[in-house]
Amino acid sequence: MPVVGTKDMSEAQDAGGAILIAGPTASGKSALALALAERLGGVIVNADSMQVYRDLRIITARPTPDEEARVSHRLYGHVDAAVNSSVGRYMVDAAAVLAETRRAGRPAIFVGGTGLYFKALTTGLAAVPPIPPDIRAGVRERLARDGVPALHAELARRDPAAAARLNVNDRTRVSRALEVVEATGRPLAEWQRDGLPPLVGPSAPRLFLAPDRAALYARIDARFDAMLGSGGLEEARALAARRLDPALPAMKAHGIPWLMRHLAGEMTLEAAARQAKLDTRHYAKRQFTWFRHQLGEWPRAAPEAALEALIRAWAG
RNA sequence: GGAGGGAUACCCAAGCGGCCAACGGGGGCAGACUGUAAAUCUGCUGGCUCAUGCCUUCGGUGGUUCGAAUCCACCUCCCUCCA
Repeated sequence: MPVVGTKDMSEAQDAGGAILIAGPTASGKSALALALAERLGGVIVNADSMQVYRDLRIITARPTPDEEARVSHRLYGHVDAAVNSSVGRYMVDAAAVLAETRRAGRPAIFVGGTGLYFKALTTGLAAVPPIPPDIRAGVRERLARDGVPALHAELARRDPAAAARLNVNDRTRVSRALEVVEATGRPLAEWQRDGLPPLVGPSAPRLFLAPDRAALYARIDARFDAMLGSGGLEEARALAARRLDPALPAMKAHGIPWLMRHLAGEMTLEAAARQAKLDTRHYAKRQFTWFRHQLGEWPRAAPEAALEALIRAWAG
């Protein structure tokens, strides 16, 4: 795996630097990024874990072809849904894009809702080497067969610190911690301590779009209906036809599991839509929590004030 | 008009004399979070104090009982079946 990060931090902060726009789903981030990019001659870079998947254009509310034609967009729809992408892969891709935009002397405007990606961008990521496929498969198999508590017990022997930190029922993190010790012989915490440097420096302007929650929920509902009206169901049908492993990240995009159940005749479209909207609202709520506690002091801005705030921050 | 069934906290739903402020699920709120993160996981959810405690709750009103969401009577509303 290529080394992620820049050796020279100052490079991240000068002319070809970065601007970070975060916010909950449906908060209007993309439109804001578009306006900002046009004003500053910037390049828009995706920071959303689901918009990277090619198969999911409508259901993930990716920028439209028209929008992509107006301003250069990077890291959208460049990964096949059959691939299990990750923050690690994202960091590699983002590093490459940043190198380009710096050479070109244009600001890279990162937009998205994935808190973990912003955290990795600004604070760096552990340099854990790729896990050999057979080890990963083995751990997942044991998880399916024996259940999380059994894996947790095993983790307690191999990496007691991680086991103490993680909840017994947290299958994702317990599996991850276990595959890391198994593959590298080192506990996860050690890898995290000696992490890779951040890609984006502390002086990069940043902002968390914070719309009123009730208004946001209403937008989420309306947006999902609009997705259905513009081919969202067909997109789900096409994805279903690929018969991919349901555990793949792309298969968990909001709406996809429910729409697939509807397509399988298990529920009405109305019921599926209701559940999809609910999942999305739950997610938006988690996004507020994440940005409130994990990202430290990011300035918040109401959607109306965001563009001017960023332009000011960029200039000064 | 007759025969049954049902009314439980924001919603669904268990409970069927004390162990019930009342199982469970949903929703809501809060929180965790380093390679699946639109994922995964946790806590709280009648009020007041928030430790022991107290107060108000299980359609309504009475009653039986040391004690009732749980038993009885009447009333109100809903559902099914027969007319």
